[in-house]
Amino acid sequence: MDNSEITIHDIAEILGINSSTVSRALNNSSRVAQKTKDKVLKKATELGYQRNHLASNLRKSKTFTLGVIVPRISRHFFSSAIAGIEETAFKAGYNVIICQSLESLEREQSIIDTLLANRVDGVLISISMETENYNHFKGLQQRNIPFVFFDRHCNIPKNSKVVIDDFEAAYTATEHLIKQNSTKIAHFCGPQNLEIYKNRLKGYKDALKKNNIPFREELVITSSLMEDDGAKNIKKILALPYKVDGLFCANDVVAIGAIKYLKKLAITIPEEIAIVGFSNEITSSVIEPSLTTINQSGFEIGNIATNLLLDKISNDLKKQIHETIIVKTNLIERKSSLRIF
Amino acid sequence: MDNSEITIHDIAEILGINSSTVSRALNNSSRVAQKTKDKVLKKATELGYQRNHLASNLRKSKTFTLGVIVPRISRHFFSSAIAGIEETAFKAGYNVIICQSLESLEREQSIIDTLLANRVDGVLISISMETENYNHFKGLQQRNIPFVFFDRHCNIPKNSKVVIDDFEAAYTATEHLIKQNSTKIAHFCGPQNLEIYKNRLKGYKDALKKNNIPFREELVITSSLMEDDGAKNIKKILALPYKVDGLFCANDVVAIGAIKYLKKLAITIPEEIAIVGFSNEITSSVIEPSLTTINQSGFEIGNIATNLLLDKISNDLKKQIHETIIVKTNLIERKSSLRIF
DNA sequence: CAACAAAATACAATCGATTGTATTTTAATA
DNA sequence: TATTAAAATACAATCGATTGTATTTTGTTG
Repeated sequence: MDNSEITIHDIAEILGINSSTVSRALNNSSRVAQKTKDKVLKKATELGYQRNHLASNLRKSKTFTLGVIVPRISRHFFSSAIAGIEETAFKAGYNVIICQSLESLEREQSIIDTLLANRVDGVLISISMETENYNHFKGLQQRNIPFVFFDRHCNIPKNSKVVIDDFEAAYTATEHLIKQNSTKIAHFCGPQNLEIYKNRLKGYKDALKKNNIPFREELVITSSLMEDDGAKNIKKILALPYKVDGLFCANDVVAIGAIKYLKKLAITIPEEIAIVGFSNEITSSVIEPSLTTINQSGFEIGNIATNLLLDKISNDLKKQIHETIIVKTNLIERKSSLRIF
Repeated sequence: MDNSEITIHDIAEILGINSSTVSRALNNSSRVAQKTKDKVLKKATELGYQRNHLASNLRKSKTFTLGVIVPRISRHFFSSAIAGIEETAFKAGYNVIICQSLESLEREQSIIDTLLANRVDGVLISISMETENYNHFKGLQQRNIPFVFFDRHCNIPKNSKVVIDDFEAAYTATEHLIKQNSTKIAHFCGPQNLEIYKNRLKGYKDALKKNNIPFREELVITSSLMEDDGAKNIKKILALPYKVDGLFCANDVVAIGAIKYLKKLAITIPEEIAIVGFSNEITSSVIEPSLTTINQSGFEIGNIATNLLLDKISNDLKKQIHETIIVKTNLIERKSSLRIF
C-alpha cells in the first residue's frame, strides 16, 4: 500500500521531464506543448495526484481562506448566510473559517487577531451588538486585507457592505400597522450603535410622520432584543397611561418574547395589539398567532457578500472599489397583524 | 509602512543568530538557552512576528484542518453541533471546513473527495438520509485519515462515534405516551438505513411490548421526516379503521408538520392524540401546543466528537482505538402530550 | 542547408518554517 | 591548565509547488 503522496516530482521522474513542466502542464500554461499536457494529465489522474495546497499557497503566499465573523451561528439568519457564504466560497476554491462573536466586542477583536494570524485572504463580518469602536477593522485595512460587512455593518470610511434597506423595510412594516388602524405604535429597537437598528428606527419614525401620527419618545424601547426582553419591554408599555395598539419589533426574537407574554396576560393579538417583527425566523411562522415580519434571505446575502469579497481580493492590486449592495426584502403578512375589518 | 511579513530569518538576522535557533526558541525547544529564548521572544513580539502556518504546516505535512459534514447547517441541532465543534477545534489550533450534504449521498461522496484534496487531518460526519453504501468512508480509512461519526452514524467496522442512546430515548418517549393513557400509538420513523432511526423504532416497539400493547405494522410510517411529511403521514393514520391516540415522531420537524395539519382538522392535541417529537428544535417550544420532545445537546455532542477526533489524530501512529461515546438525553414534557386526568 | 525566431523544456531559486547533523561554546573534572 | 562531556548554536536539507531565466528543440525562410 503506497501511502506516500504523489508529487509533481514523481510525475516528472516517471515521464522523464522536469517538474516545472509538470507544474505548468497542470496549470494549463501556454508554455507547455499540448502533447506534453496530455501526457502529464493522463499520468496524474492515473496516479491519483492531488495538488498540495499548502505548498502551492506558500509559494503564492495566499491561503485561499476567508474569515467569517457572525454574532451567533445558531441564529437562523446567520446559519443561512453561512450556507450562502460556504457555497460561493467553495465554488471559487476558498475555505471558510467561521467564528462567533457572541455579541461581544472583546471576542470580536480577538477573533480578528486570530484571523490575521491565520492569514486569511479576506473577511466577512456582521458586527456584534457591543461593537462601538472600529479600531480592529482598521487593523485589517492596514494589513491590506479586504473585508465586507453584511447585514450588521458600521459607519467607517471606505468599506463595502451587503445590506438590506432597513429604513424602507421598517417604513413598510410600520405603515402596514397603520393601515391596520393602529395609531399608538410602539417600537422595540436595538442598540443604536448599529446602523441597522438606527435605520429601522428612522423608518418607523418616518412612517409615523408621513401618516400624521405624533411620535412619542416613550414608545421607543431599546434592548438587546433577546426573547426575555420581549416580556420586559411589554411591561413598560402596559404601564403607560394610554393603550398601545401596535408594535413594530426590530427583530423576530423579541417579538416572539412579546407575543408569549401577551398571551399569558390574555391580551389579544392582533385585535388589541397588532405586531410586526423583523427577519423571518423559522419560529415566526409557527408561533400563534403567526408573526408578520420582514423577510430577508440570509442565503442570498451570504452569496452576494462573498462574491463582492472575492472581487475585492482579486482586484487587490488595482483600485479598491467601495460598494454597497442592497438586497430586496419583503413584508410577509401573517396573523399577528391582520385585523378583520 | 512596512507591509512585508516578518519571518524567522528577519529576527535571526537582527539578532545575529541562525534562523533555526529562532525557530527552536519560538517553539520553546530545550536545545536553546533561556537567555536566547528571551531575546528572541522579545524581538518577535516587538516586530509583531506571526508564524506562517502555511510554511510550518507544509514542513510538518499537517494542515491543522478538520472537515465537517452535516446534512444541513441551518437545522438547529447541527448549527449547535458546529458551534461546539468550532469551539473545541479552535482551542486546539485547528480550523474547520464545514460542508452540507443536503441529504444527498452523491454530494456526500464528492465532499469527501474535496476534503481529501484539502488534506484535512480528520473528519467529523453526520451522514445523509440517502447514505446506504459506505465506500467513501473506506476511502478515508485507506488514506489513514481518522474520522468520527456524530449523531447520524452507520454500521461499519472499526469506527468511532458520539451518539445518543436512541433506543432508550425512544423507549422513554413511547412509555411516556403510554402513561398518558395512549394505547394506539403511531410512529413516524425515518429511513431505516440510518442506525438512529432503526434504534428509535426498536425503542418504540420495545416499550409497547413491555407494556403489553400489541405492535401494529400499519402504525409505523416511514418518510424523510420533512414538515410536509407530517400532513401526509397523518392522512394515512386517519384512514385507519380505528382511532390513533398517540404519536411518537422520530424528529420534531415531522411532528410539527403533523400538529399543524391536525389543528387544521380541529383534532385536539393532546386530548384526542398525544404527540412526542425528537430533538428539541427551537420551534418546538413555540408551537401550540408546545411539543414534548427528547432534548439532545448538539453543542455538547460537537464538543465531545471533536475531542475524540483530536485524540485519534494525535494517536495516529499508535494503536487506533474505536470508541463509542453515548451522550445523555432527557425527555422534555410539554403540552402536546400532557393530559389532565 | 544555414540561420534565426519561436516554441518547448530544463534549471535553479524561492516561499518560511522545521529538523537532523555538524560545529562551536561552555562548564565541569582531573 | 588540559581534557572531555554537555550544552548551545550554526549549517544545510527539506516539505511541494511556482516562476524567472537559461537552454534546447522545433520549424520556417531564404
